[in-house]
Amino acid sequence: MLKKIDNLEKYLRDAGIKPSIQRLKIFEYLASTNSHPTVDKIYGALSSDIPTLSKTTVYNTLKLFQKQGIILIINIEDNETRFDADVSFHGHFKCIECGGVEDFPIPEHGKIEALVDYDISEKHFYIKGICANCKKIINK
Amino acid sequence: MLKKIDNLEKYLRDAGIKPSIQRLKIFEYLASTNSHPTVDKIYGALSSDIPTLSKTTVYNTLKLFQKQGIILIINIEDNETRFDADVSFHGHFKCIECGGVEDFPIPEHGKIEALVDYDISEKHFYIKGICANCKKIINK
DNA sequence: TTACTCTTTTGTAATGATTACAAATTTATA
DNA sequence: TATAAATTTGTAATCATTACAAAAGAGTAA
Repeated sequence: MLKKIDNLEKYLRDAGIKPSIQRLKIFEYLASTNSHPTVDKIYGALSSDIPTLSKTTVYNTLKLFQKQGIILIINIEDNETRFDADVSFHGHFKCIECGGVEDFPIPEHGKIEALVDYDISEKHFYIKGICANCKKIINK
Repeated sequence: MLKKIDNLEKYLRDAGIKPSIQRLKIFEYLASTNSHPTVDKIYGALSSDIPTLSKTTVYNTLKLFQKQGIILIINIEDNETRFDADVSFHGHFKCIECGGVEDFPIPEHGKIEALVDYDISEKHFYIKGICANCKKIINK
């Protein structure tokens, strides 16, 4: 769960990011949804609000956010890159029926023996299958 | 760890795959390496052996293998799709220094409470960081 | 063998996401 | 206000993947 951010400008500044309108809106949108949107979704959601917005800016901004560690890139399908403003360790479930991606908490796990001498910078856990909702629909 | 396959033709047939030369060689190569190669690597590794090999065939074959459940697609970076003939549940570590991807065993973990009503078809766990080897080199 | 059908492979062209790049705009600074 | 630096924008280029149709190969029956 993404913790509530009360001062978004400060949040970006503290991450070393100058808060332009575009950056604020893009992050705000990402933090407001749990849909783990793609670049196209983000662009589509904001382009009426910022009519001059360029898709390149969305790409640039997301890349900057990731470099500064305030978003995660979610690679589940090879043809669909998604983004998440919640950088805490949590799992992602992708439903192969409805295509939705949702979060789930990951049970505590001990140290991974094989990696004790490794530096770890990112951990990702994702599961694919059919969500409870789609199961109900299928079994009708 | 991929279990030893003594009869590859039978292994493919049992998975519902007619064992053509191309399919045999592609699977054989995938099973022989632990480098989790990309399409280009696979194509490059086999094109001297099968001079007429087409990259399209590699794509088609890997897609077929996945549909029949004998390989896993590994999505760690969004610009680099890799493949693994070991379909047992294990983790992947990607070193951001040398670019290599290696396997690691995953500690037992209990049921994931949030997903008890979901059907699970695939589980993926990957970690990014710096491998022990690269750490040594960096600290020289 | 031959004729026929079905499957697989191949090469080329099309697609689509992402990146490169330079001009235009905005922001910061003196 | 003038100037420099950073950011945004639009267009063109790149590159992995897919679509598609022709060619090659395998299987079957006469």
